[in-house]
Amino acid sequence: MTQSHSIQGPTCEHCALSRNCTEKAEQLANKQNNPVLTHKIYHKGDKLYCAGDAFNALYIVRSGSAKASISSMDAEEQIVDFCFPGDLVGTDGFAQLQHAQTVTFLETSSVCYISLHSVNALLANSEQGRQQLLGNMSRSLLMQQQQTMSYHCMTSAQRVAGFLLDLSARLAKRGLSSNQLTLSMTRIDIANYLGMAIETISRLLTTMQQQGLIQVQRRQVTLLDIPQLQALSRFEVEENDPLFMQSNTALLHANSYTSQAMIQ
Amino acid sequence: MTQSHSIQGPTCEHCALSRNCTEKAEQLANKQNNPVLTHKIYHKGDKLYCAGDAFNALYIVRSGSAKASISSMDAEEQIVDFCFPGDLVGTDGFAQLQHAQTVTFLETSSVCYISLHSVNALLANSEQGRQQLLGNMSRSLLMQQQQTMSYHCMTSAQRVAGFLLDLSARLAKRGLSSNQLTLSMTRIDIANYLGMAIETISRLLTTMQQQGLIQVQRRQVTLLDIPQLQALSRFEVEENDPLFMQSNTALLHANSYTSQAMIQ
DNA sequence: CGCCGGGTTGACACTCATCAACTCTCGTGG
DNA sequence: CCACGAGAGTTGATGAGTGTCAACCCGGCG
Repeated sequence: MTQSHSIQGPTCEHCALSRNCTEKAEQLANKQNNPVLTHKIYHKGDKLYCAGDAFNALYIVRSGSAKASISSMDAEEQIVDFCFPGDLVGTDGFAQLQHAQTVTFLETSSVCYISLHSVNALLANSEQGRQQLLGNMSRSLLMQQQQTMSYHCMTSAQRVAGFLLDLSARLAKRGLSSNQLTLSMTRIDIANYLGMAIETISRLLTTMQQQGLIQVQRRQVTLLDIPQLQALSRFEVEENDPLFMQSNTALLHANSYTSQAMIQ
Repeated sequence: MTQSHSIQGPTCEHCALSRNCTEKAEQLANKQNNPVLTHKIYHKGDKLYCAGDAFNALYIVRSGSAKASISSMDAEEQIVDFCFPGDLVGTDGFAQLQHAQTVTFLETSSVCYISLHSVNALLANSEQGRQQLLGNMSRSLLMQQQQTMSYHCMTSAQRVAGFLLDLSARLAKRGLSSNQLTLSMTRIDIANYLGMAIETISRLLTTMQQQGLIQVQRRQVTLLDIPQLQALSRFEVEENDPLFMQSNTALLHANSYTSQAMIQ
């Protein structure tokens, strides 16, 4: 949710993808006379790459969605990011020249990929290219750090509200409705990503629905009162709120992290 | 603790700093005939840069230590990293071309800096340079993500043990004793970084001392039983351990995240 | 039709944050 | 030189938040 960022620019008609991406990749393809830009379709459950796989390209999601996860040897996975159209993925490979994350598609999706060769050329030749890639990676780190902060300072309710707003904003940036969400991930994925139990997610969604903040129907979520959700996520709530039963002092120290800040 | 990583290479005699750094920076200085590499001394409490400051250089810590923190507008700071000799800092600036973090020194320290101009030249001209910078940033993100995982899957005791082992390993990499730590940060900083209350830190250190795992005397910490600490951090503990009073099922699901994995 | 995975709801317990009171160390100024 | 004060750190009591367990519902697919 927080690390992958669409490269700036309006979407193109072909793939609801950043124009920059397409242009630049095709530019490179021409220059070097080889097919650096390819599209490929994946289905739900398919993996773009796994931890340990050779690192030989970066990818941009064209449509659909995916989750990026890491795992400690024996143990469970930890979802560290959700990826949507326009998001750049694969930069985890620079660390060890092999991928550290596993990227799994949540639904039928397509991605284009940019070979490492092209990436290198881009970095060597284009000031703008350098800025874009470094900016993207830097932003990913900052987002992840804000995520860290949110774990420390926000309650479960705040994190769920922030999550929904974050999704909303990311979809809105891609021209989709900002208050009608279709979650492509399960509750389990959300719980894993937010670091809480699925039961907690479930309860909070129910409570928010009772509050009239959202409407939930399976994977369909409608944001009914975005301002109130923002207030909730940044903690401007009046007392006696069912979502914050008797929470008191803990909240006074909470950060006013807003999902807005996470997005761009 | 997790994001900044020393550039590979043995330390040089001048500054206990990665040789790569010195060589490369001086190389650049010569090539471009201008002083890209400068050293500067800072004192406890001084700031290397603040959030919002113009981004015009990367820095490498030569000696001393610092903390990197972010803050949401009105609210508290969140420490996202501790920096030690050899660590590269400042890459948070690529995102917005201004710094997002604030870097504050914990003691008298010296840093050398590499102007953005030099960084650009490095990226344009050196395959190895590109690899180093991108690898460093990628590694930072992965470390931060593992940090995230640890919040979700580990108990406070595990995180504190992991923190100590992490410190130990980082210092060992710099040629210092691996079981004699002098914490340059306050308990408050540690608590902030690990996302727990200072009282909890205090209690856990005391308990570990009673267990014979460590010896604590103000900022001086001696690791007495590193294997046991590792077992603790990755969760191989027998039941009835005071550190895990009656914890039971929670632990079965815990990740075997090891501090080792965090370090390099 | 029946199963199975996803999702919901309720009861309970445990970890850890909070509050409060106290000690220790160090630096400053009388 | 000692007194004072402030900040850092420790220890204990208490409760809130949320994870865990268990039971259940629901919808889709073979």
